[in-house]
Amino acid sequence: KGEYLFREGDCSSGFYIVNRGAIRLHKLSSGGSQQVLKTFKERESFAESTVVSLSCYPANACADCTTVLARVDKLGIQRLAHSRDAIRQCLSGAIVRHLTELVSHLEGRAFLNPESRVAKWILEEGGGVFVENPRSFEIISPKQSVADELDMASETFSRKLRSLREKGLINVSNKRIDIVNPVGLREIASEER
Amino acid sequence: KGEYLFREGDCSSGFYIVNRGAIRLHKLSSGGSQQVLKTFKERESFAESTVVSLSCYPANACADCTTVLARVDKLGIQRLAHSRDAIRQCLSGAIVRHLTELVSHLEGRAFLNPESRVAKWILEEGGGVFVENPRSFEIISPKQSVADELDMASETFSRKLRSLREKGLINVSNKRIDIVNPVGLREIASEER
DNA sequence: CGTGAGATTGATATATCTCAACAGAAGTGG
DNA sequence: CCACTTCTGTTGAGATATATCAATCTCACG
Repeated sequence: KGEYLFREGDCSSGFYIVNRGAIRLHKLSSGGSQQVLKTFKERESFAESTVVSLSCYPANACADCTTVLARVDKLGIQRLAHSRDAIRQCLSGAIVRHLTELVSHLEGRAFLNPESRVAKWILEEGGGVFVENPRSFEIISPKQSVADELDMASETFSRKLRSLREKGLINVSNKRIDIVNPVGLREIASEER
Repeated sequence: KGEYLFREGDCSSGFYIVNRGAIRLHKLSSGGSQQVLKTFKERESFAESTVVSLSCYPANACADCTTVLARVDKLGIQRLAHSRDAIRQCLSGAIVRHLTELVSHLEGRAFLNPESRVAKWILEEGGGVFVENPRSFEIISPKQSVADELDMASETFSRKLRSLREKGLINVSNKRIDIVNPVGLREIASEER
């Protein structure tokens, strides 16, 4: 927890797959504030682009909690990609997916107000926005990190969580969030700025 | 000008290269507000990802002014990419570049205040931030579009332009911007939020 | 049980968005 | 070539949401 897997500018030694835990990919300004690009959870992979065309990592990767990873060696996968068409396709696909997700992130920031972003995030963490009955879950990252991921101050995150609780949409007890009213939550999540 | 090249969800018929003019790539919310991903100018290409792995355009492309384009046919380039390694490399490279630029865009929004973003934009339009003596230039897009690209209200853009003029850093006459003091401009551009 | 980091709550400031009015440019048509 | 309309840009005034700062509070851990 808190350990850096790599930092912006480090020479790439491959890409990674999260086995357990969460890795927060982010940029840092000289003043010390951070911009979270995405937090990768179980079964997600990242940094494929450093295998295909960049040689340095273009951002920082930091563990939000105890995390287990697999590293896919750069030279090894490059050799494989050279002969196997399917491997190349997978890599390209992953990169395009990252591009798409980044656009979604930007969209969320632009179109949704903070409360909607929190609601959307809760639904996603609870098993996807489209699942009929999203289950409850534990926040594995510090709330600070979640707030950063959702582009708001941690105080704002706290307040929005309270607001949703007071509307009877969720229950909060420390790190555990129970989804009480998925429908209402979905409504809030689709409200525009 | 104002014409849509494609809209979000349209089936891809290839990618594009801007020959003259400017294409604004953007997302629209149901409420009608837009988030500009990037404005592509002369010699820039976009939508390569729809050739590699997506089949639909994931955003809207609209001409900001009279624009001349080349379309690279999807099937044709796919056939070429299949046999030529270099073509694949170029496509991957372009996509990764778009990814990197999108991250820069996000970074700018997060770390820089509106005035810094305007200053940075002026330097870039005037021939790149690192050029010794950036030249003056004409704004080819409506100022509204530029403001959207820089994530601010058009009124704010107008005011920041005035602020920079009053500080003696630039001259503004209608669509023409003269860079008077590049050094001072660079200073403003690197101020953090 | 004490300690300290993380989380909550409260109070406040302020920068930007919004709305509204105006001005100027550019295009249209007689 | 000049009135007329329309669109774009500029200016002003004001509201408001969220960041910020500061003060507890809580929980996990030693």
